[in-house]
Order: sequence, then structure tokens, then C-alpha cells
Amino acid sequence: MPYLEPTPSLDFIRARIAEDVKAGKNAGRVHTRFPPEPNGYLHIGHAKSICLNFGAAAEYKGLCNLRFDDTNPAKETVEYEESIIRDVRWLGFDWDDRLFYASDYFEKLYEYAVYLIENGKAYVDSLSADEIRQYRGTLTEPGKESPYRNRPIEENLRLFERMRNGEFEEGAHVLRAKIDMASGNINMRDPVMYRIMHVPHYRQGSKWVSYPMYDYAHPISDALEGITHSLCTLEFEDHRPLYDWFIENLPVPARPEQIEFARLNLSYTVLSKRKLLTLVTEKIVSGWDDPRMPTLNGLRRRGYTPEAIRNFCDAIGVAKRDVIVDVAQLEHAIREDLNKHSSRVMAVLRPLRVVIENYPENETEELDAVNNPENPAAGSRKVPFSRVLYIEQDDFRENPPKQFFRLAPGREVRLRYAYFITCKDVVKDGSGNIVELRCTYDPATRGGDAPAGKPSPKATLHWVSAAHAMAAEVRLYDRLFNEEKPDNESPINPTSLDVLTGCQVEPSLKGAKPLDRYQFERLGYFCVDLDSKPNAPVFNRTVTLRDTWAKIEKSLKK
RNA sequence: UGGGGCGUGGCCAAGUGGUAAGGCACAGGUCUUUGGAACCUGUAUUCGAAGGUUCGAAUCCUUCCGCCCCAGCCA
Repeated sequence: MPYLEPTPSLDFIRARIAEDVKAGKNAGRVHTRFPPEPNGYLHIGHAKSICLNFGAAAEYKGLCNLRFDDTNPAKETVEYEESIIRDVRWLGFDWDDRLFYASDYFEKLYEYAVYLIENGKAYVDSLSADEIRQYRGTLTEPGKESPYRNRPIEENLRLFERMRNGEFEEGAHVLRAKIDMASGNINMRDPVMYRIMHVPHYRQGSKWVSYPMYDYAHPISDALEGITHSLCTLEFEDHRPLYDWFIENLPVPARPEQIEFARLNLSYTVLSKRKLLTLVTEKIVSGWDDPRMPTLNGLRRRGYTPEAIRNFCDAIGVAKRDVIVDVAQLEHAIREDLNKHSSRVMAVLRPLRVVIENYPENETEELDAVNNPENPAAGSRKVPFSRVLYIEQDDFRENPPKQFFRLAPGREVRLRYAYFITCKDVVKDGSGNIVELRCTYDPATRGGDAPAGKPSPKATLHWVSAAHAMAAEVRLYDRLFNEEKPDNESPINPTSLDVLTGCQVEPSLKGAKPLDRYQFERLGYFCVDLDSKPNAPVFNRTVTLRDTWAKIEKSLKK
């Protein structure tokens, strides 16, 4: 029996696409689209859809269009459109010349609407919005037919044209599909196709005053673009019969198929456009790109890479059940990527002055430090060492607990890439605060290697030379919410942002530019913030390193 | 009580009648000049529940239970 490679399991959408291709449906062609409405910024949930649409198309030698679903001029702006284009590109996807807009189909959409009217399948209703709601019935009771439902075709045609010409006030009339007011599916109870809006469109200007609704515009837009698989989220499942109804009742050039999947939910994170907008407008965060935001530009500013986000989307899969993915999964994705690709550097966030008593006053040594142990090709750099250093306050304990093996009085530890040092004395100020450590170094340990016969210390500390280090601001971020499933009332995590000033970073960081990413050894991954200036650098903490000591310490406190 | 969906370990997720993949998280361990990384080991007698069909069921049938979505002239 020959060994067979296990076939990688496909998610249900890819499986379906594979079937269609195999069956020769659409001549084996695969064509998807990502259809955002330009009314907000893209977030990690959209990334799932983007990766699915562009990814699945590419895997089956197909294409994916970027199409703006801009049918509601009251909410849409160029600012949003531009941010969406930037974010999809940044994520790593390309649509060549296939950038489309539903608004470019308005004329065609209008013609199709006329076609439905002519065939007795659409009518102009003159009921008010309130009345339409009442006539619609409820979830358990059927609706009633509008008294205008059987208007003569000619009258419908005249009225619809006058709607287009701007002869009516908003709300005076709507165009409705004539389907079934008794349907158990409310979407089929004569859904509205067009409504009058005296609002200029951000791309069409004042050309239109009647705008098509999503349910009507979407299937036609898909058909006009030759979309084969129209992927959307679960809440549109009920709309599929309507989607199909338009496709079946109109002479459209293709028959796209709508398939629904579950949208992404992330623990400790809010992902609804409305809630995100509130965070921005109420100034709870600094903007759409606040590094605590789950928006793509927020994540970018936080230091996330497109690759990590794509890997995350890959890892969580695509299915139909409602899920809440653990943010730990996202954090794992960025750690995994940054571990492989980011340069190591030493930075001291909360400095504690250390004087090496047996080291000459005015001497400086340049020591070799490896840039990335995961990637030898990244090479090495020189780090200056001198008599006065800074180490992390957390790395010293006057009365260390059992499992603490960092620096303590009388104890020897290694300074990374430098020397072993031993703490001889603790200097305190008037109120008993530790302000300085007096230490000695062992010249035989240069580079950090233990000489033959000498045991290696249990701890290795990062450090920085006081005379050479550069001062910096560091912003420590944590999850925005402490509740696993935050809702509208959830308070934000008061420690979601901790700004540290007076941090000391190694001099090689002098040329760092906004968005450059590093690992601060033993601390986490950081990236240069957009607010950073050459003389006043600012770093954002993307994510911490896994911290075993923090876990021990936490269990110690219990 | 109308219609549409969904229920596999703490969180995701394969599996489509032949005896429960994988990832995250967690717990041990090896190694280590990052308490990082890497590597190894462990964690569902069980697939929402109960019946039934079958030599054999997470997969088929029946009933029940639970959760999500829909009553915008939003998308």
C-alpha cells in the first residue's frame, strides 16, 4: 500500500468551490469579490472575509474584485473608501484593474428595475414608512398587501421615472418587488428596492435622488461582474431567497451563488462598526488607528504585520457556527511572525542605575550582540558597555523569593553579551527607595561566556550603558476591555494604556523610523509609533513575550 | 408559537458509516547568554440529550434540549 499524503482539509466554502470547479460549473471559473460599504474602517473581522475571498479565488486560479457597496450616500465618504483601499493593499491583496463601485451600476440597476415593473414584478408603493412597517406583519403573522400593489404597469413606470427625476419628497414613494406578503421569510414580503433620498452621493454627486437598496443592488452587481461565488456572513442567509429571486427574474448575464459563513468575534474585543465608531467619537481612544483598536490601521500602528494577520485568519478557519475566537490566538500569530523576523535590541523600561565599581571610569567597550538568533543572516551589531549602566528595576530584588533568580544582594548574574556582575551594595535615598546598585564585574566573562569551570548564572539580564543610551517614551498596551464578551455598557480597561517616559534604549535604535519593529529582549515586541520624532522616540508595545516568571509570580501571590 | 441557521475538549477546528486530525490555551520535561524561541510528553472511552437502524454511528432515522439571525425606506 503506497503512502498517501493526507489531503489537507478544506473549509466548507473551499470544498464547495472545488466541487463546482470539478463539475465544470461556470466553465471552471472562480470569481469572488470583497464588497465593503465605505462607511467605516476595516477591522480584523473584515480581514477574515478579505483573506477568504482573495485567498480562495487565488487557490482556484480565479479572481477577486474589490467592490464598494456604496448604495447609501448618507453614510459613505471618500475618507472611508481610501482607508479601505489602503488596508486591503496593506494586507497583501491585489485586484489589478478590478476596482468597482455599485454606484457605477446605478443606470443599469435602474433599467433592470424598469424591466421588473414592465413584467409586473415590481410596483411603486405610496404607503408611508410607518404604514409599510405595519403592513409587513410580524415574525409570526403574515403581512397585508399594500393598496398600491396592483397599480397598472403604466402608472408604475410613470411614477418610478418621476422618483428618479426628483419630483417627490423623501418617503413619498418607494419601489417594491412584488413577491409574497405572506411569506414566512420577511425578506420576501415585497422588499423595498428603491427609496428616495435627496442626498448627494460622494461619487455620483447630485445625479441621483432615488437609490437602490442592498438586497436589490448586490445580486445584480455580482452578476454584472461575473461573480461565481458571492461570500457573505450568516445574517444574510435569510436574504438568499431574495438574492436568487432577483437573479432568476432578471435577464442578468450570470448566475452567482451566495454562500454564507460565520463572522469573526474576538474575546475581549469589540468588532461592530457602531461600537467602534462610538469609541472614536466619544474619544475613548485617540482615533481609528489607536493601537488598541482592532481596526487594520490600529493593528498596523500597534506593530502587527500583514503576514501575522493572514496566518491568524488561516488558523481560525471558516465555518457556519457562531464563534468567539480567543485573542490569545491573534497574539500567538504576531509573536510567531515577529520572533522569526524582528531584530533584537536592548531597552530598559524602568531604569535602575548600576555602577560597576571595578570597571575603569572613562572606558567604553564595544561588545558584539546577535541581531536575531532565529536568523543568522541578520548578523550582529556592537553595543557599548561602560562603568555606569541601567538595568530593569524588576530584575533586582533585595529580598528575592525562592524562584527569583535574577539579581539580588551578593548574587551574580549575566549581563547579556557583556559580563557577569555581582551585587555588592544597595544604595537608597532618604525614604528608603533603591536608587543605585554597586556591583563588580568579572573580566574573565567578557561577552557573557562562562570560563571553564565557572557555572553559568541562572539569569541573564538586558542592560544599557547610561552614557550611550537614548531616552525614549514607551507606550504599553493591553486589551481594551476586561470582559470577555464586552457589550455597550462594558467599561474599558483602565490600564489598557500605560505611558512610560524616561526609558533608556540602546544607541543602535537612533535611526529607527515609524513602524519599524523590534524585539526588546526579554520584554516583548515593539514598534516605532507614528508620533515618534528623531530626538523624541516613541515605541508601542505590540505584544509581550511569553513570560514564565510572571506566571510564577502570579501563582506566588495566591 | 412564523422563517432561516448552528451544536465535536477551556477556545477554534477536521471528520460525511469503520472505531475522535491539527492549532491556540494549559500542565510537565529537554535545551538555552532572552524565565524568549525550539523540541518532547500529557490532556474528549467521547462528538447537545435520549431512543432507534447497523457487525459497527460524531456521521443514517426519530424525538427532545440549547444557542444565533430576521419585523431599516441600513449593509
